[in-house]
Amino acid sequence: MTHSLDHLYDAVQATRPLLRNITAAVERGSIRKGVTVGQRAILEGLSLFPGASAPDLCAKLQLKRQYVARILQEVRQAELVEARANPKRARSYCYWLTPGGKDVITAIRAEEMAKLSRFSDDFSPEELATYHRVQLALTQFFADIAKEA
Amino acid sequence: MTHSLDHLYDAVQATRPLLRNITAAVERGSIRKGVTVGQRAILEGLSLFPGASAPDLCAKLQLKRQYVARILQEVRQAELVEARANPKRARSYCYWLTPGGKDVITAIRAEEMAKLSRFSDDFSPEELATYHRVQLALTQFFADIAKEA
DNA sequence: TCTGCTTGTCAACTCAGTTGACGAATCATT
DNA sequence: AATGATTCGTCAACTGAGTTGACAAGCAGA
Repeated sequence: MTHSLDHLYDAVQATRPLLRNITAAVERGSIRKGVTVGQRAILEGLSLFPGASAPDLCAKLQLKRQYVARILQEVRQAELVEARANPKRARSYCYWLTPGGKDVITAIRAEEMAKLSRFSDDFSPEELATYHRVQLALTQFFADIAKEA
Repeated sequence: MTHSLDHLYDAVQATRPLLRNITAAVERGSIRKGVTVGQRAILEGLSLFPGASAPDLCAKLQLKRQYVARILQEVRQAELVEARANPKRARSYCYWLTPGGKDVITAIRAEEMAKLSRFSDDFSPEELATYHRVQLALTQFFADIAKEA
């Protein structure tokens, strides 16, 4: 019996090609409306945590502060996000989606949901829930491993 | 009720951070013995399909031929892979792992398996099988979407 | 006040993967 | 056999995600 470990190994191995395909599909579908992957992550983050600071976003998105800062510059310039002064700290900011930013992230989500719903029909809610659970657990697991070493 | 579509969306969203964590974990663990991600994919491919040609590998790994060619140069130079003339086509080659190459990919797999087995204990074989199934189906799904558009 | 952590900013860099171009070889036609 | 399209190998430039280093300014605790 091989097996479950082999299944897991195989599935993990598939992560990189999967991401490549997701990215390609997303770009082809013109889903991203002039929005890069990083920008999209920030928009999603700010829609979940309105008024977050840059360090907040770093923590949520698990990205380096310098990278987050750079993207924040971009989305501010594109007027998808606006910065307000952070009352708790001088020279620091809180970030909010502009109405335009909200529109963009909403549209992106809607298009993607539509595509995914075509897929989800082929699986039971239990299967999808399991997939979700394992995926998040794996993410956590590898995050911990990376730190410990 | 949270719908299974939300679970799926969330899980798919997690793919990119997951891959970042996997990559970081793999690198930290010194798993890769001087082997890049691309090289590792080629080694794995050749261990599964010994004697494959460059175009074969492109198809299996879903990567562009120029990229595959570049990596093949690298692993040949590192003497992890050797090229033999392709009987079916002049100026073309079939590729085989050298004993050294086999050692490397075997060691990599073993180390990774060991790490993953720590994770897999927390899940039932059924859960892992489901994860595997959905992961592969998603990969296929997005590959198709990318082509169709 | 000194010390150490946090934040914003500028810059250089790595790494995966793609794209373009070109010549030689192969294959399919006629 | 001649021709035209496709395949393969190779060189090269490029994009995009994400990291790393460095520095100056603010903050918090001793």
